[in-house]
Amino acid sequence: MTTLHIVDDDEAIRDALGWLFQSRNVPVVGWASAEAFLEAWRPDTGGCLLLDIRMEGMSGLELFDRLLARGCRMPVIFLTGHGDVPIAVNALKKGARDFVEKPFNDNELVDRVIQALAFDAEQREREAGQAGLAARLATLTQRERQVMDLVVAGRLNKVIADELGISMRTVEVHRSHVFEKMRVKTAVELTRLLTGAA
Amino acid sequence: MTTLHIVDDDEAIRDALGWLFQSRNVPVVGWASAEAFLEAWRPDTGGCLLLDIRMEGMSGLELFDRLLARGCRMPVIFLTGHGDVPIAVNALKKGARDFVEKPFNDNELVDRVIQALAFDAEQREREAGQAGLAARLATLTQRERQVMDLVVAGRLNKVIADELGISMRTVEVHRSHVFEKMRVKTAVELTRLLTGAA
DNA sequence: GCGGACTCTGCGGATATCCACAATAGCCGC
DNA sequence: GCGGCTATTGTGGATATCCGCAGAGTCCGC
Repeated sequence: MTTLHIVDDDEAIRDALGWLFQSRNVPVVGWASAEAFLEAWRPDTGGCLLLDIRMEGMSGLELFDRLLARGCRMPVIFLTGHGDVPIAVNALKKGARDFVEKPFNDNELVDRVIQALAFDAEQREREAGQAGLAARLATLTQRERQVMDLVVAGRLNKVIADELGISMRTVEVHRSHVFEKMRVKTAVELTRLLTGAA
Repeated sequence: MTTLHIVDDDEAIRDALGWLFQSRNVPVVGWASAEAFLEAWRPDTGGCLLLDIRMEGMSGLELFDRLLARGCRMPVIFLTGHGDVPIAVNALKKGARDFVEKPFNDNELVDRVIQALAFDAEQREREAGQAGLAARLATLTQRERQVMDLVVAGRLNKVIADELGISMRTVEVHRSHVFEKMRVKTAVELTRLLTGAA
């Protein structure tokens, strides 16, 4: 889960980086090509990506683009020997976490990777919560959904009844179903849940 | 307000950029040094900053750092003739909006500046709303504040009364004062206001 | 000292919300 | 057709919230 994925077509570099990180107790998996990693990647793949730019076949940048297109949000640190400002600027603006030129400082790189791994772990935790929320939302019927939206908008039951053209009693029923399905007790809790408050 | 500030010690470049942007109806102010802009800058200075890296005296990077330290959140686009990856990476990671190497494409630069100006305008609008909110929050007494926090946390009046060791009636009084001062009618609206929901 | 805040409390009533019990009706799948 | 899900509504009562009226104590500045 909290693994560092190293994608580099140079076996010597993979090995060297592998040793470096394993010596710091960072779990590492090496990939000999962008294609190999892309194929193995799954939406639930966690950790952090250390990506060489220049490789045989698919470049690191293209891999990054494809991963983004697939919804990957793993932190990516680019590693490159031939610095190029526009490329670096572009990668960072697309959301890469870092862009490091070789030769690099071992300790610095390890620190950044560890920070990235921690960031990813936190992010995944947040998303797990969101997923549970989405699952609960999915159990709502359309009507319940409508009522919920109005409740969260701060409307009173009578107003909701009016806007939906149904009786207050019916609104109450839907409302209580929403509370039950969303596992909250008050409208405020529901609002916090949906607006993602602390 | 929605002005482009160009900081460059080369008068020829300032003039050229000035012409370019004025021809696109972008209001421009030129500054001959980082020091000059830093002195003129105020927290309510709006717009966008086009910043040369290498200058006599204070460099663009140092100006950026000082502005950040003073809480400036204006979008900053760096302009540089001598690309250097670590510098670019660093600037972007600190929050610079862009990092452009000379020679640049006129149209592209204008587009980016216009986007940055729009972003700044939106950001300022949001912050203006936040300021109004902060002003209203400031009118609350400590007790009202405590009650509000618990209301927004989803607690019922009776629970709040219990936690604060006061009667329910008193909680009701504070609660209604909070609603009045914050200009809302329901706990849900208050929650949305404080958690910054749509 | 007196007026003005902030805090605290009680009473009673108008509203609003929560909920169990009960019932009708359409739609869908087995 | 029967059972299950959804949507609808009603009655009636328990809780909770909203609010006006009334009073009381503290602290602070003029």
